[in-house]
Amino acid sequence: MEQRKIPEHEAIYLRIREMILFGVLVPGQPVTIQGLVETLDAGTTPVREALRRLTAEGALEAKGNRRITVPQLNISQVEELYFARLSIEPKLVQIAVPRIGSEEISSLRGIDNKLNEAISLGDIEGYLKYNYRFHFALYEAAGAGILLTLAQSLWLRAGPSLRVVLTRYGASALPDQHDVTIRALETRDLQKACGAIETDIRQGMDQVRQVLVFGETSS
Amino acid sequence: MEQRKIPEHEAIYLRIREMILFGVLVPGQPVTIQGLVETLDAGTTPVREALRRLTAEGALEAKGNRRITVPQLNISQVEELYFARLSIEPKLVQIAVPRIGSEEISSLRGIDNKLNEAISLGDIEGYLKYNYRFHFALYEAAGAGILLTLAQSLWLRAGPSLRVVLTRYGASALPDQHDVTIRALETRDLQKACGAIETDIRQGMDQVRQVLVFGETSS
DNA sequence: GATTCAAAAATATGATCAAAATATTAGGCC
DNA sequence: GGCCTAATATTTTGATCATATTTTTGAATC
Repeated sequence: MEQRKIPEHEAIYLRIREMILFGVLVPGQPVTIQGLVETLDAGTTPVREALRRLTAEGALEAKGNRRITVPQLNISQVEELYFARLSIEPKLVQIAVPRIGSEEISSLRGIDNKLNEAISLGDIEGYLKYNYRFHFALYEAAGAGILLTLAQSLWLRAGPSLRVVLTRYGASALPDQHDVTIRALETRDLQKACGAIETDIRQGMDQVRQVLVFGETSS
Repeated sequence: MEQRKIPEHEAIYLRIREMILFGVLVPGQPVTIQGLVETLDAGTTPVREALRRLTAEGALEAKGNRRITVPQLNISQVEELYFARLSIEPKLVQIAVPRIGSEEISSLRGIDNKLNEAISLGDIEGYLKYNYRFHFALYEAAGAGILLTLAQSLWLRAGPSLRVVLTRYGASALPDQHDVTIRALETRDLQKACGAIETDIRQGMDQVRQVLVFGETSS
């Protein structure tokens, strides 16, 4: 009694997407259609469609010679992401603050608890997962589809690099502002909530920038 | 001696993209794979891949029942686009101003001339085309790939609605700030250039908003 | 070091199967 | 008897696969 609701290409898309967001695929790593066909035990057509979609979202990069890789950000790209995230994400919070319900706030608290647990266990994938869930549970409360899509694209671009930060310096290198954010939501404090998310973004992106400036790999 | 460089799915993608940007496809219109296969005389696989890509970019909308349409914006989506465009595009100009070369500026002037010609002829498709070219010739001078991609996505979303404005009120309803922009570029006046583009965006999006508020179509 | 050739990977086609939308028909009700 | 509703049939469209073709890479040779 299999639940055949969502099409194959959609399911494949979601699987690869998580591999990127939560750090299974690392920056610079080549991604081949054939490889994924074998790894995921899927047909070529669904895999191809999933890759086109992810490439369009900026999660993957199409080199000219029809080869696909996980993007490796350079300094100026990090600056672009920095700016774009600070433009979009606090706006989502601003819209969300008056609309979010109390059940959603307690759901956020639950996610944050799991996140803290992952930190204390040094569970990097768990950290990435719950950090993502926290932010997007909040952003979804805004009910702003276009801005949400933009934010998701930005996270797909930043995800693999964040993973690099965590494997290098551990989750403790990334203090978050989730506690402050939740308290601000409870009191409907717009300024405080937006400010907290802004700080959260800055802290994360600063770390990514650091890794890039110091940890220069190849020429 | 055919120049077979770019793959079919890429060519198809570009063709459909232009159909959306320059108003061949109207908001609400259903887009079928089979239909495009016949219209464009192509195989199903390239068309499918192109549609996945365009859907990911927000140029098309995937309904739940695996049907695809050209998105019809509602008021809150127009507000989101308004905000996002004002966040991203002036920033691109800001980065472009010190980097743009004089040949590129004169190229902009050439595009603007063709645009004015299209306006005087009442050529709507020409208007959309050269207006797009003007903005993105400028934005590309910034050399900021990520922000550029975001801006392109926003234009793909706004394109079909702009077309509706033009067919309803004519190109004269959309005064542009291109002249002011070019002069600001020549004098490297950052404030003025960003302000001009900001005004340009406001004028266009205000019109789109008007059409939506007054020209309510169905229930 | 450049060139040629073979293997591997990506691309594209068309066919097949499944799902959805539309058209059609039959039955029940006023 | 006409008309609305609901079940069914048809047709259109989407999803996936197997296969053929093209392109690129990388190795071997000159």
